[in-house]
Amino acid sequence: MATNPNTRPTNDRDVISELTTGRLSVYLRCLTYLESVQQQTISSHELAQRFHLNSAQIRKDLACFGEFGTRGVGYNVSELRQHLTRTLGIDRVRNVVIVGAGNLGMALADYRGFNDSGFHLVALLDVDADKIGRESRSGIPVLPYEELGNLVRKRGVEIGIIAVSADSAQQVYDNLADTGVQAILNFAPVQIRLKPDVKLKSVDLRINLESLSFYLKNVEDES
Amino acid sequence: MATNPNTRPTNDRDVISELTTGRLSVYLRCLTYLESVQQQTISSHELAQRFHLNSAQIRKDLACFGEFGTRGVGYNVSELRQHLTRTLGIDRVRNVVIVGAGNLGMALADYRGFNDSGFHLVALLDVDADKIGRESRSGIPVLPYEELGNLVRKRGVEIGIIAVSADSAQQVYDNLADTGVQAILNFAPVQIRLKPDVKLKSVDLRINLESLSFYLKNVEDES
DNA sequence: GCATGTGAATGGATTCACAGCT
DNA sequence: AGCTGTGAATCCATTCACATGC
Repeated sequence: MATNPNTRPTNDRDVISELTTGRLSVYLRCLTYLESVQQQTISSHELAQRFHLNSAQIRKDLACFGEFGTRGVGYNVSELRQHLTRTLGIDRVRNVVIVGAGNLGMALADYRGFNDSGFHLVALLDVDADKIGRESRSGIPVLPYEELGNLVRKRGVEIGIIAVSADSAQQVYDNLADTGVQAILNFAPVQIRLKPDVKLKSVDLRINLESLSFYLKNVEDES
Repeated sequence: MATNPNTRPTNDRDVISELTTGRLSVYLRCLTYLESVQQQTISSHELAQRFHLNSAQIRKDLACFGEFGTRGVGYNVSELRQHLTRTLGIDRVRNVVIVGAGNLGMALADYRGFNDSGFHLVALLDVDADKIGRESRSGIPVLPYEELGNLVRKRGVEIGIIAVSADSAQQVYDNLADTGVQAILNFAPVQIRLKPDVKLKSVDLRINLESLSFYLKNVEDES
């Protein structure tokens, strides 16, 4: 499911797991910090300690994209940061739209990480006439859902975020896909039927609470 | 990191991975739906199709906790639902508190899944005098952060949610842990230094966007 | 000497395939 | 006949350990 199953890794390094890219994001954030405090180099070992990871894993993760370290020294912080930025494709800005201007949509609209280096949030969309015309605290406008097609075409939206109820999520996914959005982040707790070449990532917030509950239950059961 | 490393699985079935429990949550939601439409039984195969999973995996997941199916028939929907509810420890209500009444905290406060069967959100806490005394759209009050200790003790709070900035997250984690909260969900993008026996789950929303960006970049690079 | 990059070894999770029950 | 429960096989991720280069 990670990549289109009938596209066999053509030029060989297509096969980078989401676990790896997730960690790359984490390293990147760390490198940005290190750069801000003027640290010049960092070793895989030092990085590993910060994240309770194994240093070999970090080296493997980084080695997927070429050799960046210097033996005996480590990695150059700004060089590596730049490289990861390019690798993750956030060396240029991608436009984002959020569908659903309810509580969650509004909160995400003002969430720093979603409107920051690499991403630009163009608008919220909603079908509810009461919401249209308002804006989020940080000034993202709420536009009519019918504008979706226009917006995507004219503003070059590349990423859609689904923040509507479970009922409407499939519909929104299909509409986003039809207008040409190829990457979608879904917060509705439903299984979406996928279209080819339209990447979906789903985030299920409730699962996290239930996982904590499971932990607590087991603690209790030990007494 | 998943479980405390120096607690070796004492009575043997401590070893259920988060991947498994995550799927249990998903099955549970599905079963709740099936019960609402009065479906009596379901087979692992049918469940598997709904989630694009392998049916053996579902059987394995369920078999961790005993034998619930009937060979030749499948699983009884309400029986299995009840069972999963108990397994996940949400057959009783757990009190929850959110620290940080910014955009994210407020949105989470009104998020259905967080104040629904199995969980009860007691309050939001914040240090900002302007926010104290307000309430979320659905009526969750914002109380002074100093109330944390009292609240946890008097109301029996079991789960804390960190929705503050990265700077303060460690502090909040420590305070929550000190007052006796044993399960914490963190939305701040920092590595938290853990205390023994205090479970932490972190959700990093930005990683998801970056992962989509990585996907898009690779699509581009193929042309 | 020190830290990277990487094949080999390990450890987990998923899938296969079938025995066993209804 | 149909579907569960599960050992065996496979697949993937992580870790070890060392050869390589600064």
